[in-house]
Amino acid sequence: MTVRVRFAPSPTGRFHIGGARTALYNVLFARQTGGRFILRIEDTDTKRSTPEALEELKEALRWLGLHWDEGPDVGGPYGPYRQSERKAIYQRYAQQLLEAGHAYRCFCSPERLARLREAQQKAKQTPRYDGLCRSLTREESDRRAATGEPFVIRFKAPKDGTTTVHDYLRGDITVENSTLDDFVLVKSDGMPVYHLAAIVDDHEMAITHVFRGQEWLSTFPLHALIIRAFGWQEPVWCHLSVFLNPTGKGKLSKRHLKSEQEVFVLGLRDLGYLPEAINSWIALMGASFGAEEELLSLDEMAARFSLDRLTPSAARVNFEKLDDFNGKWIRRLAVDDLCTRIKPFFERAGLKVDDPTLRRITPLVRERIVTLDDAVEMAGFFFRADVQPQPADLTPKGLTAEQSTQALERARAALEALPEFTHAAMELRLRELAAELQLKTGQLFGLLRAAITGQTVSPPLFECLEIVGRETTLRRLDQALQLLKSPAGL
RNA sequence: GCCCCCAUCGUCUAGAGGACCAGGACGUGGCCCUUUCAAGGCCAAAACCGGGGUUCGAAUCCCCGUGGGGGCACCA
Repeated sequence: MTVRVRFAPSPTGRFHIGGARTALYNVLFARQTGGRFILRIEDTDTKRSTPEALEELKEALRWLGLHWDEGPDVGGPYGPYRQSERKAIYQRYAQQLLEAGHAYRCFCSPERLARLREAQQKAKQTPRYDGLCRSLTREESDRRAATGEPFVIRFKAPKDGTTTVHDYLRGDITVENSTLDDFVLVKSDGMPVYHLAAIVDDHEMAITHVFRGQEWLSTFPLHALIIRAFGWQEPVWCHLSVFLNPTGKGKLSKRHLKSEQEVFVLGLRDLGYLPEAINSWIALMGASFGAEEELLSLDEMAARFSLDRLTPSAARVNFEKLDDFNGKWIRRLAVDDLCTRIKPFFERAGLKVDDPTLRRITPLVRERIVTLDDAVEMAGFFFRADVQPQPADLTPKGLTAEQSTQALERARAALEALPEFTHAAMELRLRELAAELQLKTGQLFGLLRAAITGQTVSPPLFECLEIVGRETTLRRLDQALQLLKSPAGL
C-alpha cells in the first residue's frame, strides 16, 4: 500500500512555523516512502477563511520547497481539495450517520446553548451539550426538519464504557466515554465541522498516516469513534508536539517575540532567513535525525526521517539556533546563488545594485552575515555615492584631530601614488605608513575604515578599497578631511 | 473546574535495564587567530523534577506527587 499523507491547514491567518513543521514532516515521510503528499484546504469556516491567507499559505509552502503532489492548483484524482467545494460529499456521509443512528438532529438555538454553557461554567462543570435533542423521535426530528426549522447534526457519543485510541508516539490513550460530548458534525448552514470533514476526507482521499498538531489530541477519541461508526479503517495517527514560546510560557505566539514576523514563514523570509535554514531548524524541534550534522537538506532529512524519532513533548522555539543555522547555510551557498538572494535586500533598501560589484562583495559579506538583510548594513556603502562617517570615528581615542588629519593626508597620498590599486599593495604600503606615523595598525586602519565605509564595522578594509576603487576612495578621503577641518559645520 | 498529553544541561535533543562519573548542537565563559566585525580552531561550566517500588542492576519499567503543556465553540 502506498503511503498517502496530507497537510490540511485552514486559511484563516498568516502561515506560521508550527504549520510549516507539520507540513515538513508530511513531506519528509512521503518522500522517504515514495508516497504522495496531499495539500487539502480546510476552509469550511467561511467566516474566517480568506483568499489572502490561502495565497500566503501556498506561497510559503512553495518557498520552503514543500511541493504537493495533489491539491489546489495541481489537482489530482481525489479532488476537489478544498473542503468548501465538497459540501455535498459531507452531507451524504452525515445522512448516512443519521440513518444508522450514530448522529441526530439538534434543534437547540445558539442562545439556549450559550445559556447552558454559562450555567455549567458557573456550577464548575465541564461545558457540554446536555443531550436534549438526543431523545427526539425519528418522526419528530423529520417533521421539524421538514418545516424548515434550523438544526445542526450532532454525533451520538457513547455514554458508558471507555474508548481507546492509538497514537503512534504515545501508544494507547483511553478515555471514559462519560467525558465525551455530542459534538456538532454539521452546522446549521449545512457546512461540516472539522470533525466530520477531516475524517471523511482522510477516508475519501485514502490517507494512510495523519501527522497533525497535538491540539487534536483531546478530540482524537471522537474522530476514532466517527471512523468506527462508518466502519472504516483508521490511519496511523501521529500527534505532533506544539511549539512553545521561547519563554516556555504558552503556545508560540507573536506577542512574546522580538519581531512578530518571526512566527510567520514569509515574515522570516522578509527578515532574510533562508528556506534551507528554516526547514532544518524547525525539523529539529520535535524530532531527531540521528546525524552528526544538524544542517540537513530536505533530501537528507527525507532519507533519515523516522516516526520513531519524533518526540511527543512540546518544544520551545530557539531563535538563536535559527540564526546560527542561517549563518551556516549562507556560508554554504555558492557566490552566484548568494548574489541573487541578497540583491533584493539591497534594492529594498533603495540602493541601486550593479551586478559586477555585487559579485565581488558577496564573498566578503558571506563570512559575516547572519541574515541576508545584514548584507545591507555591512556592505551598503558600496552602492552609495558618498558616506557619512561619524566625526567621532575620525578622531578615535588616543588621537588628536591633527594626528587624524595628518594620517589621512599621508594615507591619501600613499594610495594616490600606488602603482597598483590592489588590496595586497595597499596593505603593504599602509602598514609601512602606520609604522612611519608611529600608529598602531588598528588605529590607522580604523580611521580609514570610518572615512571610506562610513562604518566602524565592515568587511576587510583593503578588499573593500579595491572594490570601491581609487577614485571613490580618494574622494571619500577628501570628504573626511573636510569633515575633520570643520566638524561643527557638518 | 473537568479531560488528555508530556517531563535528560538555560534551550533543542541522543539515550529504547548494564556500553552513561549521561553524548551532540545552540547559547554562555575563556584562550588562539586577527586591521574592525565575523568566521574558524581549542577548552570549560552546565541536566537525568521529587518520592516510592520492580530488578543483582533504572535516565531507561510501574505507581504516586509535583511541574509544564494542550483541549473543553454551529473555529480549525
